Amino acid sequence: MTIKRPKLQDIANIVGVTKMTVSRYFNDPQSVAPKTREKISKVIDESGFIPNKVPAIMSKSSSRSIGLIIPSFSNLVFSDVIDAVEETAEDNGYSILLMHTGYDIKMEEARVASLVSYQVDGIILSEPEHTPLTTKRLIKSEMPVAEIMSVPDNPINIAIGINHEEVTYAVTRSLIECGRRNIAYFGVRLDRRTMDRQRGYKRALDEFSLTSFTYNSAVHSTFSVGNELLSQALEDKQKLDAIICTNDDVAVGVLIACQHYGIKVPEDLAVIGYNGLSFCSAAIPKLCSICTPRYEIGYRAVNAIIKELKENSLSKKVDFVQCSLTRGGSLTQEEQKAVSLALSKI
Amino acid sequence: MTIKRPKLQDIANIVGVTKMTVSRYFNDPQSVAPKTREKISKVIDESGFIPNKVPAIMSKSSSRSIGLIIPSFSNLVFSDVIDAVEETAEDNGYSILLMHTGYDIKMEEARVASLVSYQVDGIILSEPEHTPLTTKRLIKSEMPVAEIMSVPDNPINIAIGINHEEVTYAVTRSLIECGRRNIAYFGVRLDRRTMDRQRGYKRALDEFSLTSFTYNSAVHSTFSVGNELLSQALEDKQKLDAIICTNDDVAVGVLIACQHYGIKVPEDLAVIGYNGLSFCSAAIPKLCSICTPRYEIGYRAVNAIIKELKENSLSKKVDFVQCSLTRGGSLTQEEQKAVSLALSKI
DNA sequence: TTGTAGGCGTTATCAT
DNA sequence: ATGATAACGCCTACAA
Repeated sequence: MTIKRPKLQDIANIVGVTKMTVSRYFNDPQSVAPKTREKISKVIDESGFIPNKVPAIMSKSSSRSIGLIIPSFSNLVFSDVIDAVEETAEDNGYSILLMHTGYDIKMEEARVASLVSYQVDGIILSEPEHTPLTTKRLIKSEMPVAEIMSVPDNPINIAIGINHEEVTYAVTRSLIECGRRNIAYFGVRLDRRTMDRQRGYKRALDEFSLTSFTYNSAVHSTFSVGNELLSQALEDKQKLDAIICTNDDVAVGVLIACQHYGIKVPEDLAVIGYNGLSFCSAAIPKLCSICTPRYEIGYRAVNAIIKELKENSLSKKVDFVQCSLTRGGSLTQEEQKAVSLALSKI
Repeated sequence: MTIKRPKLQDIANIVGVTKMTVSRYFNDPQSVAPKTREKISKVIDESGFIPNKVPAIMSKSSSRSIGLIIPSFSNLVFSDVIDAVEETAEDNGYSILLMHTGYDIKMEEARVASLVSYQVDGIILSEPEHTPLTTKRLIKSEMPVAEIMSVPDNPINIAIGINHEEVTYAVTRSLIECGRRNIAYFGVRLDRRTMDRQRGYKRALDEFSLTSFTYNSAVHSTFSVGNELLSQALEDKQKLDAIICTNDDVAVGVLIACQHYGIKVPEDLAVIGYNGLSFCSAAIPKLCSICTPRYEIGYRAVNAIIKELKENSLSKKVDFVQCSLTRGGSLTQEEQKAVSLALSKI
């Protein structure tokens, strides 16, 4: 089916002007005579006409839009990123083309190609690893590219993210200094992020010659994984006194399981999550979480891209952002203070 | 910044053919001579070239893409819808343009205009209410439009959704027949969906001359609302024996609060959610929920649109889909059987 | 204030 | 198997 859609010329014919006048009506109403304006306005209203933006994209080879690629829509971490990117872009007259990859770099490759073929002016990627072809295409395209959330080893252009290893190191160290000795790390899916965090955790334990207890679930992160990993740890008869979770889903699962088993949080067991999502407050006690500044990341990524577009130049820029602690009841007051302080120093 | 991107002509110049041959290479590689094909392939590989799709959209006034508008990325109900729509569309050679409205019909109006201006071939809306201008534009555009999730009173074209009132009526009735007498409804934000459900709940109670206990939170649905509403109900000294929640977030909040207060679920209190999201399994006991077939809805919407595109004709079609019960431990076995049976009869 | 001419980069169509 | 030409619908630039 080829939809027969009206064009500027059709409106112009009805009104009795040329399409140029109708074009002006849309782009700068002040530039057409009041009487003409009214006539055009009436016809537009009656016909529900919407001008075709495609020819303009073609002649300017710019769509005034920015592509945003996220791994998954079922991970709430990214909904804040989407909102930040979209708001910031719209404030600057840009729109967003949104795509997801299902955590698959081959899919990411296809999405990037698609965005480029639609003539986006810039691209934001939220996973740090890409296929070689993706990287090559992005470099050759000479368009602003921002990699966000994690900072890759060798950024393409702009990079704005969290130093997961340092953050987890600092948090682990704080808990040790507050007296916790048997600290476990609960991870899911062995991606880079989880492994960076785990490395920071391990490093802190090693410095104090403490044993590490790492539990990983092969399963994608879901709310029930925390539950499962805690059961596993209990079966192992580990007398853990703190659990650092790779994300809030797992941590809330742990808290629910603690309530079930009658484990006292935070007295007997400290629990901390990662990201600071809104459902932290669902658990009793409320989950303490390492809050990642997702809004700030999105905001800065878009502004960096727009700056490059304005200045017509690309330059490598790497920025780390600071995390904070979402306060709750799953750490002691003292621990919350210590963790907050440590995070503020990174 | 105007990005200077290579075009077919540039590739053609290097290879020593015309742009038409390069165009053929992309659209039907078999139609160029093997030797030429190789030469072009080599240049493409080295340059990371991606062809511009915009001119093709322009000349065909079709982008082979479908617009999908959802209210929010932070509502996990829609991530399944997105996946279903995207998969089905891609299987048919269509891509998806995804936008969100923040539950605001004025924003929806702008999104629809944007999608139409990008020459999408069809649009999927996931909220049943629109501004008059949105409706007019969609009708005048003569493109396939699918309204999903809820079925509007007066559908524009295709409608595929859930009969929320009937579903909630059936569930409430089942609980009454299983012996529950003091059944509350926990709602959030007074949108149509919540009110439809509430109406079904009320109708069932009225038939048995039972008192209704409706608690509404003005706040957006979050995980902590269930907690708050349950505390409120307890303060009111209502001796409730069942709670029907407007969604799973609230229901999981209720379960967590029950665990905290030592309320026995399901013996003393039955709890049921709505949507059957994956985090139902986070709670202890696992939440029973009215599972909406989101994948099926997305799948059917896309297929209906593509059918209309192929046949080049629009026709009103309204379909209701069936819900099922996500089994868990927040209803008794008997109640789960009864609810399942009732849902299968709608 | 309004009109005219030409071009954006691809593909359909016809020609070689 | 490949080339030449025209057309898609808008906007820039210039003209009246």
